[in-house]
Amino acid sequence: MVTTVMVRSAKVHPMSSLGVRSTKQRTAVAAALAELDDFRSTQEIHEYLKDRGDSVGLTTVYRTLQALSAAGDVDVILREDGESVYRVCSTSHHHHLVCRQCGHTVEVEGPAVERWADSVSAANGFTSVSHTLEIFGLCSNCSH
Amino acid sequence: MVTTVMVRSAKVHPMSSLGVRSTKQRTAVAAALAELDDFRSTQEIHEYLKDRGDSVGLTTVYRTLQALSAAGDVDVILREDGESVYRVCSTSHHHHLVCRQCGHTVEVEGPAVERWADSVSAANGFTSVSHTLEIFGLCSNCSH
DNA sequence: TCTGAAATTGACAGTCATTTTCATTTAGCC
DNA sequence: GGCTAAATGAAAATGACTGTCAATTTCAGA
Repeated sequence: MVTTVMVRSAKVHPMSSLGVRSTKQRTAVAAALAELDDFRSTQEIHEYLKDRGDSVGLTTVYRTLQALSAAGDVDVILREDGESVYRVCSTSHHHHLVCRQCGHTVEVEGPAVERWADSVSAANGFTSVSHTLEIFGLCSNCSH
Repeated sequence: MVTTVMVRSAKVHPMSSLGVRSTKQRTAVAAALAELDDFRSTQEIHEYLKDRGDSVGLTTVYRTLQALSAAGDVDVILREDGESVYRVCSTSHHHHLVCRQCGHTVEVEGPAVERWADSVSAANGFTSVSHTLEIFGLCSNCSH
């Protein structure tokens, strides 16, 4: 699943031919994400591509991953050490159960949590809210 | 992302004479935290102390804040930009509603969320879990 | 009160993820 | 083929945080 060749904003202004171009670098990053099934850092993806032969500049990997996450095509989370890690995910809103050891990830949903977050925010007069909810632990394999 | 740390104040090891000493720098940092009621970065606290006259080395502020959070005396969260911010909090487990603009913070509790996180983890065979749940938004003042 | 070992401090250099700069290459439209 | 905005990437810059280590301070015991 997941193809993602980075088609962002739908209709653009008629006059300005602002367009997101399709390049081999972007294709390579998207492919890497599709192959790597767990959360990976920019550096790891860059390394992966290099080892694979499809070398892409580190700067470009950074930019591409940010664009992909901004477009909602991949999920980003801040690891406990503060580093950003990316992963292709289902489109619906969800959270993650991430193994601290091997990075294995399980997508989880919690409609009740979303509702709770919304109501708590509203009750306190907060607007433009977003929330982060990730669970870190050791998966069954890494537990022992 | 780092949630509320759960380590309690350490009982000093009986045999070793390891002791945490009381210094004016630590007192100053603790005082600053008590005065600044919202989440602040290490740099901000360092700056605050300097302006106040109780200048403390930046390195020391870093170390002290980390020690305090490791001891469970203050809460740490990773801001959306990845920077760690600290704040004195109630001792019970809770989460935060943080204003992206001014940093104003409201502590919130969600027993149901805790239970949900635990059951989801268990259902997937995860152990040693910890979770992060923070809500960022604009408080009523900053909304307009 | 004095003393010395261990704890602490802080200036400074180092690390490392991420960003900026900018000159050089492309993709995609004519 | 030619053109131009978009994209790339090497190198330098940024910024948070950590490591080093000589100098300073705390505090338990004499």
